[in-house]
Amino acid sequence: MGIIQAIRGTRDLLPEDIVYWQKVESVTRKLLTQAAYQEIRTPIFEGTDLFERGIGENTDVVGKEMYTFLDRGDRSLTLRPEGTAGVVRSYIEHKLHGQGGVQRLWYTGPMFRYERPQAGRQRQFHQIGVELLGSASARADVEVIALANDLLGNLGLKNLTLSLNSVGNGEDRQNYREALVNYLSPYQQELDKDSQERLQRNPLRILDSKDQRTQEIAQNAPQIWQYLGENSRKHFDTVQQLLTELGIAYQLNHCLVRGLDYYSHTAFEIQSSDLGAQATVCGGGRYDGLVSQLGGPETPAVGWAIGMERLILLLQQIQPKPLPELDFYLVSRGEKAESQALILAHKLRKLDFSVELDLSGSAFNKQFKRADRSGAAICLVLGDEEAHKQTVNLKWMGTKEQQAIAQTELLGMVEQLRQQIEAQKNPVI
RNA sequence: GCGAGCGUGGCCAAGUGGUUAAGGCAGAGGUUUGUGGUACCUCCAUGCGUGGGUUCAAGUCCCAUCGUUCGCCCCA
Repeated sequence: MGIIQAIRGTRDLLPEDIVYWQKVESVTRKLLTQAAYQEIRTPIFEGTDLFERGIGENTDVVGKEMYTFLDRGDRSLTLRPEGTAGVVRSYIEHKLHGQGGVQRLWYTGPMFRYERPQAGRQRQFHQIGVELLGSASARADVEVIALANDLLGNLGLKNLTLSLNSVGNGEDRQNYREALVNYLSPYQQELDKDSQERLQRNPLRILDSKDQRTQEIAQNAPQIWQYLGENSRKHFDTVQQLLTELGIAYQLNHCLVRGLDYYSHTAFEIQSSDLGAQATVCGGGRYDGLVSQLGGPETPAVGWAIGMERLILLLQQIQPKPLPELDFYLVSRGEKAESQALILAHKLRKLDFSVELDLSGSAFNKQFKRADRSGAAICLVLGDEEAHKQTVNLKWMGTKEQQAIAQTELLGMVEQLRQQIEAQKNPVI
């Protein structure tokens, strides 16, 4: 088409969509505030090296999915592909670690990855994320997992599965990596093409290949749990034990490997069976090395990110679109009546009512039709007659009862009307 | 980056090479200068994503391009 349109992989959130976003945002804000998390907002672009160093140069995200460009000062900048790196940069830069103890932070906002759009995947997408910095305790891992679980639960989502794994510390992973390569090498020719390439660069990723033959081979591969050191083992056990005590169901999955290099110990994902191929709603884990790697003090940390678009796809499946709530719909016809209606609408809004004014000037029956569709509790009618007598016709849309009252009187019976409207919204059974 | 499907008015759609492109919803006007979830009438695409091509003839076939959908890869 000749018209200008939104860039591929980006989307406008229209009024009919936005009710879901506002719902998610308000539930999130409430839950995380209750858990003593504070919101943080960082820029949506950063220096490219932050992501290269933070996420890892060998990851797909950095290797082929970043929106990177030179600004007018020849600096290489990148639209953030995820939230953690920026939060950690900010944490270090503003010395939030200096404030002692742990920092509990959350964020929400757009992220950017250059990928082929697909169900549940866009080039600009939005995440809600949580970062708990400064605690190495397994309780921190579990606190954070429980929050994700509660957030999804509070929104009424069903059919979710929490998968859990430990990828150990750097040393554990190094030992395991060698063992895995030793095991896989004899099968090299049988692996799928992608996995063959990964054998040297990133062998752990081979474990969650979707290729059937590769999966069969991976079935009998050594498991990372056998290579966890004592501390790693203990941490992992404690996480499981605490999850059980909290009554949070999980599935152990030794093949769960996350795509960003900074994860250590706990890695987890929450998936939904009600999405397409992109089924992961929430992903996260522990990243004890990241803060120091980016130039801060040794700081253990855990966090997760939830994909808003995927969350909302699920929410739309279970929640019918909420109707906008409206107290008054004003119908008017004739010059004098129309201006009186405008003034009346203004006054009612000042009294804290929600009011829609019909501006069409069309026939009364058309205006009533719109009043009906607006979902308003009350329709106020002003024609020549009312305008003349300074009255207004008050009609309850539910019962069709109506009465003529003086405009001044209407404004005086505010409390009574408010109660009646409330009673209608929540009928006593 | 790779593979497959799809693209008709604001929305949903029929149409499978032959004359003026069904229908529904929404919208506008009217029957009814003033009373709504009902009825009836009228109006609402010189054009079928865009650009080429084949043909006497193209929304219908071919090519390209853009967008979209579903996968792969990867992730939220």
